[in-house]
Amino acid sequence: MDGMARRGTLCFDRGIVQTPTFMPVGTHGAVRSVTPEEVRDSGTEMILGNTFHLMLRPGTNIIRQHGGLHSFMHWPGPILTDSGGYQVFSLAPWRSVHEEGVRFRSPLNGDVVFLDPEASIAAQHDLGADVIMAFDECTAHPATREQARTSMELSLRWAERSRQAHGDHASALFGIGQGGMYPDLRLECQQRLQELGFEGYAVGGLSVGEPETERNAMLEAIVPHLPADRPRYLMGIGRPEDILAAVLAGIDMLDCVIPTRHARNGHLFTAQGVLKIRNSRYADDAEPIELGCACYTCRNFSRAYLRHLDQSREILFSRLATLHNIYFYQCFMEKIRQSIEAKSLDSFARVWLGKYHKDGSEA
RNA sequence: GGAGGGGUACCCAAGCGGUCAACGGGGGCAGACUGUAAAUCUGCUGGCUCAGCCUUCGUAGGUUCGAAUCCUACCCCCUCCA
Repeated sequence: MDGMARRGTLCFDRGIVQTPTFMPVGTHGAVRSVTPEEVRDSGTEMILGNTFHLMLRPGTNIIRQHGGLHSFMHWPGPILTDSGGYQVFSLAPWRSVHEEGVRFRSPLNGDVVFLDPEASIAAQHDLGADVIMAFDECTAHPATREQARTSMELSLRWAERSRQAHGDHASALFGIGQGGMYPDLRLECQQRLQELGFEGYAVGGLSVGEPETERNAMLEAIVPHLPADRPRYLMGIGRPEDILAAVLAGIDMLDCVIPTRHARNGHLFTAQGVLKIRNSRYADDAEPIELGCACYTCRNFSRAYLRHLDQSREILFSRLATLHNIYFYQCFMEKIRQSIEAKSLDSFARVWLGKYHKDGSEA
């Protein structure tokens, strides 16, 4: 029994994506520190870009003039762009939410930037992404039932406006479900999004501070009720163990900054857990990050050298660490896909988690 | 030889009679990070039988209820003049 896990493919003009898929995040039109070829070599098939940040700089009009985001950043594969809804959450101190849309103070120069569903969709059309997201409000945690409801209703109205603004544009538009930690709100939100009709459905507003067990319980409760014939995208998640739980709940697509950000912050993923390369125990360690890993970093460099690079603040560290982490993630996804095909994801998960959590973060 | 400046914890560097085990950096150590304002942020960083005690501010004495802070001698370092 593999829970609700699904094995599938997403077909785009720019390529086919095997699901469940993990999309590294390239907020500013770049997966930090690595080249598109390197991203591709890690096994990545699809990446994420960010509408809000690309609007501020360089401006989506400029990207459109350069033939769209794919050509601008030299990534030929499928791209999904986030609508800016997450920035409503992450840039909360610099924004005010209104029925019309959200008024931001640009973190770059203090300029007032107004983002609403129409502007977000237009910007995403400019970017030319293969999958674009409805503009939503990522509900903060904790939220009272009333707050969650109000926020969800607003996101639903914005979802409808996004749908309208999108028209019959060639790209795929995904709706985003909210509802805080209230399963009935979540289910209602999903239902109403389906009535609006989207090419795919995302679960948003998770991994914003709620306990892991609650999050996973929520996924198990709501994901099975998403349309079976449409991709299901869990936004912003996560750690490997979170991904496993999500896939078991029936998720097809995920994205997260963790592999790239954690790489730059010295957290390297291995089958035995997270290896914190900054820890002094690795100062003299001649082994690669993970024995048997086929990534460029592990084939050529020792933990001691990587630790030295990090301590010396060498830019090379970011690159090598990122290369390893995204490779680790994509290998992990491949194993998940193979396990689903073999109908053995459940046992794979058990064995894998046993090793991963064996003795803390020791690797 | 003469004149002046300075020696503070791993390093740099504040402090200039009590509120100083000693500001602030750096370094070191540990932790965090989930639709990226993040190559970022947070904590710790003399010792211990730890809500207290012990030993620290070049060295040795001294003044004082009390000193890293004042006095004396000595040892080093730097600058300028011969």
